Amino acid sequence: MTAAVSEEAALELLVSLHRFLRTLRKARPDPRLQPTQLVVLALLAQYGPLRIGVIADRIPCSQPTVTAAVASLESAGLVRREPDPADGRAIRVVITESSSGTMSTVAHSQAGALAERLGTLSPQDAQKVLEAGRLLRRLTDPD
Amino acid sequence: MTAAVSEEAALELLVSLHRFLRTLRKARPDPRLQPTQLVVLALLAQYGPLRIGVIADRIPCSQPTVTAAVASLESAGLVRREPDPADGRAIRVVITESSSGTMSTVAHSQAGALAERLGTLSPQDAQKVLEAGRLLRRLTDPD
DNA sequence: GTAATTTGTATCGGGCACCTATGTAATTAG
DNA sequence: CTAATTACATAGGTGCCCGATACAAATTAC
Repeated sequence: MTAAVSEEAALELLVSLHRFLRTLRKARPDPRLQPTQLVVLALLAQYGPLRIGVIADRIPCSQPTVTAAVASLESAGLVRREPDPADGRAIRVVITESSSGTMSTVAHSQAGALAERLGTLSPQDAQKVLEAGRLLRRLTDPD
Repeated sequence: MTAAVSEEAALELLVSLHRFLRTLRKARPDPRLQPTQLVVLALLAQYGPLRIGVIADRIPCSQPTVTAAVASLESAGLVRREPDPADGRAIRVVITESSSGTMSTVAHSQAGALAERLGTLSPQDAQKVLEAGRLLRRLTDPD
């Protein structure tokens, strides 16, 4: 729990992450799935039906942002909004059959751009990057 | 050079990166330094004076985005715009003494939030994440 | 049982950061 | 010298996200 990481090193990582995500965005200029929508789908695929507020806490983002993202996903047929039987105020967001399982085609298009780039690394290096992603998820979402 | 990375694994990484950057942004709600500005400073610190167009290619982003970012950085006193002696159309963006060397205090604030989080990992895991960042940079900017 | 508070979501308005398209000035090609 | 190109600035527009507020349902107080 000590300061094992210098600010200089952290700054380099931060810049690398920003630049890398921009590179991906440029590679797929028409994603038709904004970042929030992508993360919402991923959370639903992982945890099953979730309520709006829970999704917002986990992403993390504001509740209105989730409401808007779910509305878009719903009109795209990727999720369904069900009343929560236990609480009349709440909404259960459920991933639909067309997007569950293999996740949506759109999400895979973005992931494909990433997979292509990782494929240019050696298999060992690619695994290192994926492992680092899992470590970052632990920092974001300590289940 | 073959497809050593599955789309599922790439999708997990993509979602992790998005969520992690959001977590950082939430931890430092008033950065006073937008992502583009941060990357511009980092590039100048690494490569020395650069022209607007070169910065845009490297980030990557559009040229007007760099022009705006440099204008903000200039009014904050973090960079200087010098005419290019070799080309009257061009601008050389130079990092100022106050931000060069230790990079700007603002950038360090964001990096600090990241360093804190990485510090909760084991030193070995933190090193893995930093190494992965270097690998990603190779993919973004193959010097 | 009624009133007051709390909780979950929707809506409204706004802002920031980025883009494309275009304009202007300097350079290069012929 | 003229035309085409290049480097940057500016204008206009859009996407994506947030805070504040409104509303409905549930919970708590009495």
